[in-house]
Amino acid sequence: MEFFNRTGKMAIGSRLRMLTEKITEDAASIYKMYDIDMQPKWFPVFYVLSAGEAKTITNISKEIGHSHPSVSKIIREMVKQGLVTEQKDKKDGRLNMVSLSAKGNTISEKIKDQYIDINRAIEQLTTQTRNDLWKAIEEWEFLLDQQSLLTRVREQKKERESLNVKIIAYDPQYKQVFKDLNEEWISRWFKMEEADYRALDDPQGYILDKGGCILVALYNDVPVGVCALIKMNDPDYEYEMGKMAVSPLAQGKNIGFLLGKGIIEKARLLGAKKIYLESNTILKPAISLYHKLGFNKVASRNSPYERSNIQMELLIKQ
Amino acid sequence: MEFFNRTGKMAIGSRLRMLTEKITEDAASIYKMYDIDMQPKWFPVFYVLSAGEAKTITNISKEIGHSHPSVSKIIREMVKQGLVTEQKDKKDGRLNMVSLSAKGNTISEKIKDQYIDINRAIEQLTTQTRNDLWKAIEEWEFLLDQQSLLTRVREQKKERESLNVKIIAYDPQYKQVFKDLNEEWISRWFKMEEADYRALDDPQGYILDKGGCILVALYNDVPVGVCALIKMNDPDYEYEMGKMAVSPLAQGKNIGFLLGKGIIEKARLLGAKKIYLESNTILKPAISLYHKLGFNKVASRNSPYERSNIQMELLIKQ
DNA sequence: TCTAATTACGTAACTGATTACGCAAATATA
DNA sequence: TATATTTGCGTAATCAGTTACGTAATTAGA
Repeated sequence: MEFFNRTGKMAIGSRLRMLTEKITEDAASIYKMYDIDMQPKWFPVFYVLSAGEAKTITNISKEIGHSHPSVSKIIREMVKQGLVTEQKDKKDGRLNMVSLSAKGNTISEKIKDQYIDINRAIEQLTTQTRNDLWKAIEEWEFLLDQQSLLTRVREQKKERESLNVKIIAYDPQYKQVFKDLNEEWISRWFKMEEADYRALDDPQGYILDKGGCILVALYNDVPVGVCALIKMNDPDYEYEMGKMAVSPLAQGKNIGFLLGKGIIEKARLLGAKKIYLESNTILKPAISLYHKLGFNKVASRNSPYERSNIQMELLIKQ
Repeated sequence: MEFFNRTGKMAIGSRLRMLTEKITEDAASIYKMYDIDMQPKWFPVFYVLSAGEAKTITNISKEIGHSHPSVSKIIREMVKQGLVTEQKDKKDGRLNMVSLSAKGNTISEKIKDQYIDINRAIEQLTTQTRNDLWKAIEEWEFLLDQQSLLTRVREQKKERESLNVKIIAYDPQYKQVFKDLNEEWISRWFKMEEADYRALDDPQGYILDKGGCILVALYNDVPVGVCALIKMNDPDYEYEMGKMAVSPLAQGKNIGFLLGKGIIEKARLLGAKKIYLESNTILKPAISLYHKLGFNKVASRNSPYERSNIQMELLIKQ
């Protein structure tokens, strides 16, 4: 299909579907060639039953990876053809024990030649290819099991979008943004406190002049996130990270992470040995971001904020 | 899926279907993540339309390899979403010209980032595999296009079955078989002639004693085919191949070919330079078998048989 | 120039899978 | 021991494709 050369790999789903269709179509003719009265879709069920033991519907469906209604339907069709027999279990009235009938067993013997020939045909096909389709599928199954295509794409998205993010130093023009972004999330989850107003209404006096700093994240040159490094008045800690806020419209672009990294770097340049922060456990994405940045929970401390119920710190390697 | 390790490669259809399903399932979530109101199944249609030109239903269906009703349905859904517009062609009233709407074009721009991220995610996946799935599919498409899975399996079948075929020299116990097998096909297609009875009623006197020979094909030790090398009384030809017959029950097992090869080898050992044969053009499989054995048509000659309307010869390399 | 064949495409029915749901039997729990 | 939960599995609806078929418009041919 020339079409797929143009689309690129995002059409891999469509392309797979077409190949699948072509193969199953031939499968039907192959059964006919061997004079075996069976539909290709019965194969997985037939195969597990040809081991000999009777099995329940649920059992079969788990083994072959189909839904149970699908197996149920297939069994009904196979019963009609006389290939299998059903029998209610005596001990457990829910169980429908299915096994191959005499006719089914005959076919199971007869079909072995067909298995051999198909396997050989595919083996021969495989020797003519540079990439082994069977193994490739296996590898994809394994990798997608570890991490789905969805999360893989999400990571690419994040990475790409973080290229459009610029982290810059605070400038008075961002005073309003600094307040708005913070007020937005604080009042959404909690309520604004006295200490919030002090910092947000006078960042220059309350943060910068005391030797702290503020970073602003621009996405396509629009300010969408802020974060501050605040000088503390505490024998244990010199600096606190706080007032981190990212616009809900710009979520999922790694902006929080980039701001955090920026603040940590600032603290390192200022010679800080560790950074402190306070948060609340209901802010799960925030907590997990702090973890990702390297922060760890510390024993509870006094806080000027009512909403603070968790404290964390990060040790800085100079 | 552990199941597929047991079945072997004949379940490649099922396995492909499952992988396809897993991927397209994720595809739907991916569109949602990019906030694009589109179904994965629309993608191929959307893609060809995003080139800009208006296209007909048939045109699109050919390009993407779907049936036209499928495209027709998809277009209707996309019209409902406002992604495409339809317009009857002025010159040819049958044509339904479809093109992206303004909204469709906006999405086409917006979706480009998604394309990039998906491609990167798949590229990254590919670097983690030893067998490139995309290329493997491409190779299978190519090989199946040259020769379908069905014919590949048929060849394996033939090859396997020909191992169960033994070609042996004539023995008086096969006199009846020799006559019956020949009478069967002759009277099915034509009618028995005087010359037939002479040869079939007295193979010893008419064929063997004159210096010819007869071969019998056994399939699982049951005689299912015969063929004779008959000494001719002709200045041009020394030997004729004739009286080849294979039971309809044993067709497709390469038996005719094996008998032919055997007769040719006999002729070679007898020092023959060429072999002659007569047949009728309505027996197409027979004619093509003769071709496969190396026989070529020669100018028409007189024949004792009414049914003969084609003559062939094979030059033997000693 | 009239009729036959071809082409475009829509509708209907089918296919092989799924999810949603409900019922009955068995098992766990208070 | 009575009630709640879990399990097995059947039915119904849905989904993304197909094939079959019909109809209208165009093109080819006698």
